[in-house]
Amino acid sequence: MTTIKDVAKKAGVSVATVSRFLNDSGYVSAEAAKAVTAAVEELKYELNPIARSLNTKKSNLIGLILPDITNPFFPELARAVEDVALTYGYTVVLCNSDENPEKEKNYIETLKKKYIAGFIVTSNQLDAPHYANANVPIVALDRAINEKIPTVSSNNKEGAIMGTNALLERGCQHILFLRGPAELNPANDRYEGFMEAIQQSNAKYQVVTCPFHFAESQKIVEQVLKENPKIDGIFASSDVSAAGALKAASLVGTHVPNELQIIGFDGVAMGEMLSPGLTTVAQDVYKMGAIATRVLIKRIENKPIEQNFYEVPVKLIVRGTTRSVRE
Amino acid sequence: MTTIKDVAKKAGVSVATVSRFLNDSGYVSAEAAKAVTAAVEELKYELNPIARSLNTKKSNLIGLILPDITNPFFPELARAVEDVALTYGYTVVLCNSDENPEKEKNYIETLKKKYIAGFIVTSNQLDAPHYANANVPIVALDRAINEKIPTVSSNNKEGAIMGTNALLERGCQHILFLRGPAELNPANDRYEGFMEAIQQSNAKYQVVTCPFHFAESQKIVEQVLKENPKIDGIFASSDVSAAGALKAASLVGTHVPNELQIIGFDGVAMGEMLSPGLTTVAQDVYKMGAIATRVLIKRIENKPIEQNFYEVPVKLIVRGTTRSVRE
DNA sequence: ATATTGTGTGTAACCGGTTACACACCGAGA
DNA sequence: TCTCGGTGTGTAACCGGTTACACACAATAT
Repeated sequence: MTTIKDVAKKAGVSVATVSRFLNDSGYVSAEAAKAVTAAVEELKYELNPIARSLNTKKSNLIGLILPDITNPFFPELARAVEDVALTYGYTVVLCNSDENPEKEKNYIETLKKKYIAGFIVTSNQLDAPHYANANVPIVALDRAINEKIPTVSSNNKEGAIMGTNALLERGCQHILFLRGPAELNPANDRYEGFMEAIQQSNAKYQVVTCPFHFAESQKIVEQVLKENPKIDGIFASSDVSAAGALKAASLVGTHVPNELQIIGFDGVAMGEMLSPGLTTVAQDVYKMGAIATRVLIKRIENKPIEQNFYEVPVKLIVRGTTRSVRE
Repeated sequence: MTTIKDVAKKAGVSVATVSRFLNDSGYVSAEAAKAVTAAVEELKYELNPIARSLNTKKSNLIGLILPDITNPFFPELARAVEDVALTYGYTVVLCNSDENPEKEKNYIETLKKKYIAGFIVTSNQLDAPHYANANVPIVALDRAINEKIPTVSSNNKEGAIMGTNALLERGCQHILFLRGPAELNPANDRYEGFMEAIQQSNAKYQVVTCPFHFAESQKIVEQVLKENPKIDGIFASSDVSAAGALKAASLVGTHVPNELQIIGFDGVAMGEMLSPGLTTVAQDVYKMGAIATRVLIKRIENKPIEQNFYEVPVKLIVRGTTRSVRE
């Protein structure tokens, strides 16, 4: 392995000069620069990032903390984060927190010892002290907000209004809203959006809380559908729940979309594969991840960031679980 | 930040003794051990892994190289790897290679500079020089085998035989096999298994190559189904293709499972959400990831490994795309 | 009594960089 | 001519650990 000393020797200068040149810090004469460039080239010198980190107390590692990569929402996010990180020369460390504050804390401590550059966090615990006191750049994704921590999320409320109106426009008279867990900020925003839109109509509605879990959702919806056959529209707070609802409908024997229309929320790939294809309010997850990463890197590199709160627009994707709009 | 020097001072010994005690290397007297333990405790000393790495040229980073975390097969794998890594004190770096040898090479070089401990790789390029010459522990997952590199994969051939027989036992007379890309080892093994099983029957069959991609598969199957309405069974080399086939059947108006039975391969969560639920030959992806990680860590820590090739059994999960077995 | 081996410990070099500081040089302004 | 600020450079300390080596001592073997 060739070191900075070898380069210095070959270039006929001191290691300080080499380091200054490499880091573009301090003065370096044109000749010295040339000599060093040549030496680096010839020796195929590559800087040792560990040695550098030991000094600077900085690395180019980014920690991605999310509840569970297995949740279909996160792979695309992770992909975006990794893609952007890579183009800026950063490396991504994957952390599955299971929403467990202890685990989160642990990841943070462990990685801080490695002089991690920053974190992208999807968590409900953002106000927890281990984040507030982390003393390392953080960007929050999708979830709760702390004024000091830049956040990027979807326009959840807007999306919920959009989805609700889509059902309304398609003639639904009695809508079942599958509300997500109350601890989740996005779920609350979606709920708000639904309420706002539904109350401006004169349709009937009904709200049921429902975890973002397929089998659970299916069971719950099956039950509700049996008890209340008048329901002709379901707006689910997540695609997974919507998939459960769709399955429940097929088990109960209700035809989708003729007797019952369903709209999900998220826009995960699975929606396309269902029969009929799932109409959904799609988040631009990739974009969210990409923005979050860019913002984080700006913070890491002490560049100014334009805003502290980024809201990524959502989009209605119409597929087979809804009918065409009545004129 | 408290350093080993602080601890040495407080314990009244030299840094060498502290280091020896911490690493359980060399001799340390009982008294010295006690004094150091107390000092560590009191000062809340935590070893700096970067400083250590600089010396030992080892870190506790594990690189997970996979084509694309977005592919539904990989999140569970990643989860398993991370879970096991965590319990052994390792940290996982996520690398999306897009099957691009240049990218793979790049990841390897970048991470080797960080003294990465080892890699878990899912790739078709395992014989490529950047792996052979990587000079760092590697475990291959799911894909190609190089005698020197420990590999864990599913029992693909066995699984294919199982799936084929499942269709046969359920009365299929004309089976369409959706063969995966020829570059993929597992796809070839599955093909072999199918051929072996089908040729021992007197059922008719037909093989079509089909990428592991939903929309493509759907289009291909739709075409084939129209040309050949006698097909009464489809065995897909992946769940995604199977989902495409299921959708194609519904578009063509063929009833599943009455007129056409479908079996997939993989066992991804999405299969359950389809209507009808997808019968599939399920891989134990989590187990594969877990085994691979344990094997890698053994290699990293120079412990003996029992075998060089681990085959994880697959399992038939029967859901709604197949009928019950005729007596 | 002497050689040998096993324990136990500290000093200092080293891993491969960064950077504070001292110093030298040069041209411009007083 | 003297002073001063901007350039350019090298020496050496430092980041926080690991470890080769030298040395000391006690217990056993010869």
